[in-house]
Amino acid sequence: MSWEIKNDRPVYIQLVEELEMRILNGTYTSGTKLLSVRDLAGEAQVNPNTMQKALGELEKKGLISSKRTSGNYITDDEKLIRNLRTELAVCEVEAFCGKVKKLGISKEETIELINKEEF
Amino acid sequence: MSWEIKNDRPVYIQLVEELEMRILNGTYTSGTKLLSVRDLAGEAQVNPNTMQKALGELEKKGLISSKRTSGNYITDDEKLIRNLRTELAVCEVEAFCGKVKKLGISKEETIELINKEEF
DNA sequence: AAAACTGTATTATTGATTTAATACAATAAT
DNA sequence: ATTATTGTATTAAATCAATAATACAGTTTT
Repeated sequence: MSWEIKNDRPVYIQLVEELEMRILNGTYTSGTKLLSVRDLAGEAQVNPNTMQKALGELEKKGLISSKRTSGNYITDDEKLIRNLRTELAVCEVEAFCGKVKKLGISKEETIELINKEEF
Repeated sequence: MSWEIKNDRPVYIQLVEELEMRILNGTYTSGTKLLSVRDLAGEAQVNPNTMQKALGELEKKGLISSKRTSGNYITDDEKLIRNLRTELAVCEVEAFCGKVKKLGISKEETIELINKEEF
């Protein structure tokens, strides 16, 4: 599982995005235990403090909960996960449509371009 | 003409994006003279240096050229403008599709969501 | 000729981010 | 019991990006 952290934006933000994505798309299973902060940091090749900061953000969103001396666990609230997934998708769609619209590209042309992409 | 600069990302990057957008979508006419650095900075309510930095980026891309004591001019190379517009559109489409695909959303559902948007 | 306006260069400051080195307290594992 | 492993907190340092203030040298404009 690759992390591909670039340095064009804050590292901890990219970690939040990647972790959130993995939870929302099911790569990390609902209810299960995450790797330890230190191990995750090792995987992503970042400082443990940076990973800890990212995990703190996810806890704020309710996507993980930490048990003091046991580890971090993915939420078992699958409804929450589905809702956030949909919410994020809609958000992406709106941002994308706003951009292409501003570029002066029609809806038809946009859909045509998307149809050329492989999913 | 509003600028809507937020502080979630570097200001000069947002200026580059907005200026580029205005050139590519024809808001700023090919071949014409831009407002001065200071006037543009006043409009966008940013520091002149920040606007200058953004204009420097646009010059690197060939979208504007500066005449030392006269002003900045939009390129008259309309072909370049068209090409960059298409390039940017394709780039946005790829980035967008990459994200929704990673979220586990099908092409059909994606198009459905887009159809709900108003263009 | 003088004043105003160009883009540009220089320098300093501010602020956010990342990394680093530790430390601690609670639990799990041996 | 002892050891190792959790998440978490603290503090400091280093780095880098963004902004700001100012000055300069050349045109235009008046």
